[in-house]
Amino acid sequence: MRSRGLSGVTTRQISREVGCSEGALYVHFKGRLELLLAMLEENLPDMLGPLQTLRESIGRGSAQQNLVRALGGIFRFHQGVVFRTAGLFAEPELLAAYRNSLNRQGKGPHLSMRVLEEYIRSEQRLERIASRVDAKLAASMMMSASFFRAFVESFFGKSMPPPWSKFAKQLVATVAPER
Amino acid sequence: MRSRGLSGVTTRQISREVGCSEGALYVHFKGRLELLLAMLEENLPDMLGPLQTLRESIGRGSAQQNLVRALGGIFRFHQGVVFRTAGLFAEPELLAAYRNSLNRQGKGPHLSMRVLEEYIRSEQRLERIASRVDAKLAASMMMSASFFRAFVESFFGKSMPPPWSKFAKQLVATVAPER
Amino acid sequence: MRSRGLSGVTTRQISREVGCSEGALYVHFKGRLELLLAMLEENLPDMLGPLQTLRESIGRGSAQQNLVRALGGIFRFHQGVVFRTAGLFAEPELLAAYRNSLNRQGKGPHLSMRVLEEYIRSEQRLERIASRVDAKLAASMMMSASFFRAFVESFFGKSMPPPWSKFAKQLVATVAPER
Amino acid sequence: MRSRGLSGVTTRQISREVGCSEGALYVHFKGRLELLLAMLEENLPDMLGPLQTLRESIGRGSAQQNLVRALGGIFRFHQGVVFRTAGLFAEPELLAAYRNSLNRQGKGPHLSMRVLEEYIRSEQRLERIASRVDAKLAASMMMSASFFRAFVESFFGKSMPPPWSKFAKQLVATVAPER
DNA sequence: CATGAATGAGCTTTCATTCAT
DNA sequence: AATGAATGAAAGCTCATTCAT
Repeated sequence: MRSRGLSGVTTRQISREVGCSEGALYVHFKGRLELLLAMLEENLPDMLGPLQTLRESIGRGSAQQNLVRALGGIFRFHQGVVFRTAGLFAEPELLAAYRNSLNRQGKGPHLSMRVLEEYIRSEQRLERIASRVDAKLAASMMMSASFFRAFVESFFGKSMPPPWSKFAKQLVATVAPER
Repeated sequence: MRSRGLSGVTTRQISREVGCSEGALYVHFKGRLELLLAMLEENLPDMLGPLQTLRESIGRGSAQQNLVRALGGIFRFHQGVVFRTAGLFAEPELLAAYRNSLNRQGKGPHLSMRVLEEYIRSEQRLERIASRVDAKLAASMMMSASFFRAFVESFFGKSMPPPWSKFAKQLVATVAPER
Repeated sequence: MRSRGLSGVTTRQISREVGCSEGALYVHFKGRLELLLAMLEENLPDMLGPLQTLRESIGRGSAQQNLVRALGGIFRFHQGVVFRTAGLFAEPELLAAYRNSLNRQGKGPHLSMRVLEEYIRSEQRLERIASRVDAKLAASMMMSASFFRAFVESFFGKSMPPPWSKFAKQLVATVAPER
Repeated sequence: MRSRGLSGVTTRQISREVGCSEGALYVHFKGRLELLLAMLEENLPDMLGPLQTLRESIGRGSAQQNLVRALGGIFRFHQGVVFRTAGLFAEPELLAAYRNSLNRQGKGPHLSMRVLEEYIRSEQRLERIASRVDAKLAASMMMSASFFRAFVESFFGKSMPPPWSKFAKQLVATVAPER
């Protein structure tokens, strides 16, 4: 998908890459749609890892550094997710099927956002993040900023200034300052 | 594109919808790629309108309300742009061609972000927006939040809570507060 | 090819005539070019038969009659070869591909000419063909005369005077006389 | 025709090369067939020149040299004629039309052959060419040899050994020797 | 479970030709 | 006389899918 685009992901290509016959695909999947759906659901890059780490670091180290680190994981996830999801707009049926699948599993960006939000709230309780901050909004902004960057960079094929590390720090400093 | 997806935008479909023969398309365009490129370049929904209005409202009314109003325009633009751009990831050649076209015209998200940034800076000079705010970052966050919302809503086919009007106000209040 | 000409040999026509779908052709051949190449290489009418017979008749019967008989086979071959090769000038890419294929196999008119030449030389050693004759040139003239006749007759759709049997005898009597 | 082959000679190509619109072609010609027919009839490279020269050189210089010189002209003509005629086998309708046109005009290889034949007969009367030679056959062999060479060289894209000048002399020395 | 030949619909594109201007 | 937009048919080719083996 990354090199040829979703339209280039034909049953022929898949069978060639996998090293089996085209017919064999239909032994395991009802058709291209089901096959792609399986591909999309498998190999989801791990967003949970960084979030779990974040959850466990409540009260430890610097809250801001913890958020920056988590944001790094989220960004890497978003970089992968752009390729996986954006192309789906080219095939509405597949998009609808994947959407249903996500809905059925209750997956979506709100999960990660809730983790971020709860972390911020926890640190606010420990007075390590300014209490005036709206935790929900802060979480949303972190997700948004990361995704937007990932999308634009994938789209234009080059990275946006300022460099990510600087950007992430500024972002956290703004949306979740120390006090 | 919106109903059938980019993959459904075939020369046959276009000719059928336009009401001409397939051959006629090739009188005016070199091929499918050039035709789609022209489609993408034409009808760019107006982001400039809201931004121009914003530019002209420096010092007038409430700075926050001005930003919320501008954000509305940007969001509507983003809703359109998601359909126009996301599907391109399915066809790398078309994506590359469109990217080149945008680069050649110097277009990109940085333009709008700069307008937002300059507006914020201007209002900061007038002491209508808190001076501690990093104008560039604030602009970036507004764009990001709008685009992310547009993308997620298009992807899941339903709007995210909280409702846009509330969300926009909160966002502006956070990234560009009065003082 | 004979009835519709090379330009009429489309993948559709082939599939219709063969009685299979168009797609089926592409299971076995990479494309029209490869398919036509295979058609050209297969079914090469047998020039080797008559030449082998000639080789084996050294010293037997009348040398002139042997040559006339061989010429008959060569002429029949040339009648087929004109249809197979002349049309290729209409499609340079196919011509080039076929030419490469022939070169790779070392095929060409020189092979047959060499067989003729060696036969003549052998008979000269047996003093059954006049020794003053240049064997190479004689062979070349027999081939040329046969091909020219085949081409002109195919082109004009009618046979040239004098009738072949008479012409062949005259030809042999001139280029490879008894003494 | 020489570079793209007859199949590449489309109405579009012609109009582009001529510098007029496609429609303009149909003002002057009924269709592609008539247009190509006109192209084929015009620009016939001059075989008449060398033959006229030959006719006028009866009894002058060396008969053999005269024939070699004429053969040079014929060969050049044949080199052009191969490209013009061979490709026609790809389009039987066009071939038929051209054949009819030639028949109506009484054109064909027999004309040139008759000129050669008469020259040889004349020189035989002057005892400058051996009287045992069959003039008709000699003429036929000269034409055949030239055409075959032109065809094979065009087909394989490289010249045959021996070099033309040597070949022509040998040929004439064999079919029309001095005595 | 796996193959690979086969299919028919559909793809992008080019063709010769027409015709209002 | 000339244009160039328009056309319908047909070109070569690829697609997802089926099915006998």
